[in-house]
Amino acid sequence: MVAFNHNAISQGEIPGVQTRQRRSRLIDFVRVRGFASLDDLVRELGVSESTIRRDLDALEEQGTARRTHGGVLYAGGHARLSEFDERQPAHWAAKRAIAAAAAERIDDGETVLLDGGTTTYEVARLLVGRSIQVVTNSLPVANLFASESRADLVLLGGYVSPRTGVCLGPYANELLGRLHVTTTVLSAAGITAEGLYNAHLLLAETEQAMLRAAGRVFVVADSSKFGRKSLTFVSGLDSIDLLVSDTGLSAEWRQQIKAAGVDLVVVDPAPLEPLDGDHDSHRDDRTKPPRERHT
Amino acid sequence: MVAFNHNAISQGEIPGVQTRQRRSRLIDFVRVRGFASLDDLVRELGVSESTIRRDLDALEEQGTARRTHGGVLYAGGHARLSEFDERQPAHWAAKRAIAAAAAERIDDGETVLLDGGTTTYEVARLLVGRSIQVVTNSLPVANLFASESRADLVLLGGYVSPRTGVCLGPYANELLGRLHVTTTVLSAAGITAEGLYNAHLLLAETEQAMLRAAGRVFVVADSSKFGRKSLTFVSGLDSIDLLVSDTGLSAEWRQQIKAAGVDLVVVDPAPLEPLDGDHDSHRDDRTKPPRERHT
DNA sequence: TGACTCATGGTCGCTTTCAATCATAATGCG
DNA sequence: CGCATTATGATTGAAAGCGACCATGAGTCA
Repeated sequence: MVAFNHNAISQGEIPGVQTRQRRSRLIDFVRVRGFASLDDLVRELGVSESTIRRDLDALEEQGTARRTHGGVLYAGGHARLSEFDERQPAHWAAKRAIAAAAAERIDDGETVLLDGGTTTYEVARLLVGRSIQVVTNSLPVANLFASESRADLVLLGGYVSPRTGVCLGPYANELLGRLHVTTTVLSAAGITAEGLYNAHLLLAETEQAMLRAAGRVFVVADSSKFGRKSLTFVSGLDSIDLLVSDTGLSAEWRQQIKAAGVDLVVVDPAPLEPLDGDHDSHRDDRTKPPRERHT
Repeated sequence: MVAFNHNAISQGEIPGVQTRQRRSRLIDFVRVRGFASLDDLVRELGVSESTIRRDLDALEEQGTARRTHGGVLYAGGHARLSEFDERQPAHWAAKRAIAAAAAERIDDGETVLLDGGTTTYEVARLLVGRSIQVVTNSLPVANLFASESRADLVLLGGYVSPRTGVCLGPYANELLGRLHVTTTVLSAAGITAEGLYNAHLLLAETEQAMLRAAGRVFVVADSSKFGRKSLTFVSGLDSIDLLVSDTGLSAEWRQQIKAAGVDLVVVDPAPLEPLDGDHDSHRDDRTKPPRERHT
C-alpha cells in the first residue's frame, strides 16, 4: 500500500533501502545516458524534484555523479588519456584537416590498419560508420568502432602503454605478422630525409610490423614533425606511399618528399592567410532551415 | 532605409575564418573536459557570452556538441555498448554488491585476469586505483585501467565482438596460453550442477584458456543465472575456487555449490529487504488538495 | 502512546541562464 | 572609397534552476 521503510539503523548518514535503491537506479540511468536533466530523472524515477536534488547532492559527494546547472553527468570510470588532453588546440586544427584528407582516400570495403596517435585517431573518427574492416593497436581508436556493427574490428593485444593507450610488445608484432591489410595509416614523432622516427622503442617494432602487413602506407604528420628525429628509427621514406601534412611544410621539404617517390598531400588547416588564395573549398550542402522567430 | 535586421536569422551561412577557428578551439576544449559551462568557455576563449551561445547553437546543429542548461557536452565519438545499456537497473544492484565482495578478496600486487561482462566490469571499477596487474579481453574494462599508471594492463587481442566489446578468437587464446595470473574473475551466462555455460562459442574457448592460466578462479554470477544452461559448456564446477552470488540463491543451490567443493559467498544487494514489486507507492498523494500557501 | 527520525513533496524567494534584440566594430567587395 | 554583410558585445524580460524551509506520513524506540 503505502511506502514501507524498514530502516532500522539510525546512524545518521546511512540512507534507507528505498533511497539506496532509487539512487542506484538513478546512477544506472545516468550511466546509460551520459547526461540527464532534472526533469528526465523526475519522470524516470517517479519522485519529486526535491528528492532528486537530494539524491544528486548525495551522489556528488560520493563522487559517482557530477552535477551541472540543470542536470547530472556520469562521473564514474571515465578515464582519459593524458596524451589526448595536453595538446594545445592549435595543433588539433591541423590534425583534423590532415585526417580528413587521409580518410577520404580510403574506400569502403578496405581493411585499414590504424596506428595510435592523435592524428590517426581523428582519421578513425571520420571512418566511423563506413563499411570497412579496422585493425588497430590503439585503445581509443578501438573504442570508436567497438559498438559499430558496420565495421569489423580487430584489436592487437599486448601490454598497454598507460600514456598513449596503445598495445605494444612482441605479441602485437606476432599477430601483425599474420595479417594483411589494404591500407596502413601511420603516425610519426619525427620525419627526416632518412625516414620516420618514433619516441617509443617497442612501438617502433610494432610499426615496422605494420608496414610489412600493408598493401599501401599512409603517413599522417603535421608540419612540426619534419626535420625532427626521435628516439628510434622506424623506416625509410621509400616504404611510404602517401604522406599527408599541412601547409606549414616548407618548399624544401615538399621537394625532398616528392624526390623520395612519396605522394604528398598538403592541406590547409584553417585558411587564415590567403597563402594560396583558394579558401572556397567549403561545400555548403547544408541548406539552412528557416529559423522561426519568436515574437 | 529599411528596418530589416538580417543578423538574427542568417546564421546558417559559412562562418568566417576567426569564427571557425574559435569554434574549433571550443570543441577541443569540450572534448578534453567532457563538459564545460558557459562561463568556462567565456573565460577560456575570451569572448562574450553571446558569442559562445551562437557558437554552441551552430555546433549543436552540426552535431558535434550537445547543449544542456548551463553548458555543453561533447557529443562526438562516444560509443556505448548495447550490453551495458539494456540492463534493467534492478540487476545492477545485485551486480554491484557481488562485485564488491569479489573485489575485496583481491590483494594488492596480484595479477588479475578479468573476463568480459557487466559484473566483472563492476569488479574492475572497484579495482581502479589499486596496485595490481590486470589482464583482460574486455574493452570496457581495459578503458578503466588504460590511464591508470597505478596498474599494469595487458589486453588480449583478436576479433572484437561488437555487442559485448570483448576480444575473441584464436589469437586471444594463444596469448592466454603463455600467461599465468594469480586470480581469474570469470562471468557466466548460466550455471548448473554440471558447471558453467556461456552464450558465445568463441568466448567459451577463451574462458577455458583463462581457467588454465589462473592460480585461483572466482566466478561472479547473480542468482538468476543458476539453473540455466546456455549455448556452450565452459567448465565444471570443480575448476572454480570461489563463487560469489546474491541472496536470491536458493538453499538447494547453496548446498549443491558447497558440495562441489566451491567456496560460496552470498551477498545482500539491499541489506535489509529484497523489496521487489511496486516502488512508487506515493502516487496517490497527488490527489491531495492543494495546500495553503505560506508567506 | 508519544516523542523522535527519516524520507518525501510542496512552496518560497533568489540566482542563473536563455533567447531575442539592438548597436557597433570588423570584414569583404566592387 | 562607399556599401553590404558578418561578427561581436551589451541589454532586457522571461523562464528555469536552485537552496532553504516547512508540513506530512511512516516507522522506531522508550
